[in-house]
Amino acid sequence: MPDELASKIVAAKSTKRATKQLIYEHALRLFATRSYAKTGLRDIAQAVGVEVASLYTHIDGKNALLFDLMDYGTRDLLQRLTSAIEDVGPDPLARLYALVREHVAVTCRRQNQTLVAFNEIRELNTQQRDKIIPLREEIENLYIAAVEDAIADGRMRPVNVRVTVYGILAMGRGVATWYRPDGPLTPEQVGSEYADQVLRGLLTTASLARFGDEPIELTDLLDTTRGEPGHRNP
Amino acid sequence: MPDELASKIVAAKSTKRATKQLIYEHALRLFATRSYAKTGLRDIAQAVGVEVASLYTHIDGKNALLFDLMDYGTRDLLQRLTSAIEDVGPDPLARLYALVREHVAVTCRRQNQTLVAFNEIRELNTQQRDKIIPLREEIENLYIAAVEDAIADGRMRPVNVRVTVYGILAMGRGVATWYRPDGPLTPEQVGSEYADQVLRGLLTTASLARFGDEPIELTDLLDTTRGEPGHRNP
DNA sequence: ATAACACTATCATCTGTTCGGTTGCTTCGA
DNA sequence: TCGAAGCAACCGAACAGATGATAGTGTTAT
Repeated sequence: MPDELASKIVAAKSTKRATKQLIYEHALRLFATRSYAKTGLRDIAQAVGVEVASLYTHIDGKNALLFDLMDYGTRDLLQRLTSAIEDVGPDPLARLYALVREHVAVTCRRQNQTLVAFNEIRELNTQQRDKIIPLREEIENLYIAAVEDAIADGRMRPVNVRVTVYGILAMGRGVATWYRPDGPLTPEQVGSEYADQVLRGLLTTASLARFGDEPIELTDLLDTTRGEPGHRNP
Repeated sequence: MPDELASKIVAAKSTKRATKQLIYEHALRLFATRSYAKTGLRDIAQAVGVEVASLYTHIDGKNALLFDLMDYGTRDLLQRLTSAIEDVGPDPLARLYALVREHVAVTCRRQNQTLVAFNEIRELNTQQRDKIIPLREEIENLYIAAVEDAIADGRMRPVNVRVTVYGILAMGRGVATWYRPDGPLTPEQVGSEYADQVLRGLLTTASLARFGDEPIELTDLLDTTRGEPGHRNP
């Protein structure tokens, strides 16, 4: 039976890395769907196809596993958002739009990551939390900076920045609870819809005028030389 | 010692009701702060000042306790929102404004209620969930109806209604995670701020024009005879 | 041979829940 | 008015089940 042999060799060759990977993947999925508390190490072991004790070859315990997932997820999001605003340049409106769109899109694509990262914070101990919170604050600050700059240059109304940003973040986060990848909407469509509404909610009427009632798109904001509405079809 | 006697009588007379009340109050607080899973019946018993076994005189078990809290919280919110839209009449814009403001304000005032109702859903079994979900859908439908009506009469842009409403709901829900009653903002202020931004995000530019850059207030929407901005001080 | 991996068996601990018994207030008949 | 019965609240003790974690022992690949 060469097949069996082959699979054994393959399984053996990639055992370590593959198993560790599998543990993280299944743990993330189970934590996201059933919650951390209701997911036992036995559930994870069974999903991976291994005995409970074997998990400890790859992880330092259930709690450390959760922390790793949350740490990775938060860093991943932060990095994606950072590079998103770098791509669109310094304009605060474009930055805010890009932030919201990318944030929502990532939330759609990495649903479980988002769900775990934001639902299971209370399961971490103080030291673990102290490592995650600064990352979250960095994300917050990206939004705060964008909104503050846009207010400073007069294109956004002088809203309460923190309250506003918390609202935006909660909205983005909430996407993870209802988005279905097999549904009619792509991550980018959802992201653009929210970005459009967020900007409209904050812009001054004067700055809003040029956009009309058609959805604001990122290209409208990148075109800094001239802002003229209403020629969206080729 | 008449005081002692009096307090004994009072304590005895109100024992049952008071203890049950205390159980619900402390359970709600603990579930909200530490989560349902990490809160043991022993924690609740200790907080109430009673032994664990005594809890079962008043409740049918930990799970039933959670369900009661969630059921009450969700019904309470639904009822408040329903009467809020009744107060402002049939206009969909006024209704949406009132919904958001009241929803956020209630979320601030009943923080723990909101946190438990939306964080611990996964701890319910299927039959319990099936009793809560219709209540949530009723709440959703209040928003959906308001947005759809406003779109139908041309005052709101034709957005994706469900996506929009889910965003609003998530935003409102998120308030429970950061609002501090001892902070500088009243529940109504936060509610008004969000309601203002939500409406601006959805209105057509034509409908938005009359409001200018000053925050939209509910009175602006109730005054149906004439809409004139900018006379807000007496 | 060695190191990495996985298994069996077992542990202490914590969980929600139950049972039997005690207390003390209330009710009611004599 | 008095005392016995009834009752609801409470408690100590214990239990069965599940949990995360460990020790020791193969087993495999390099």
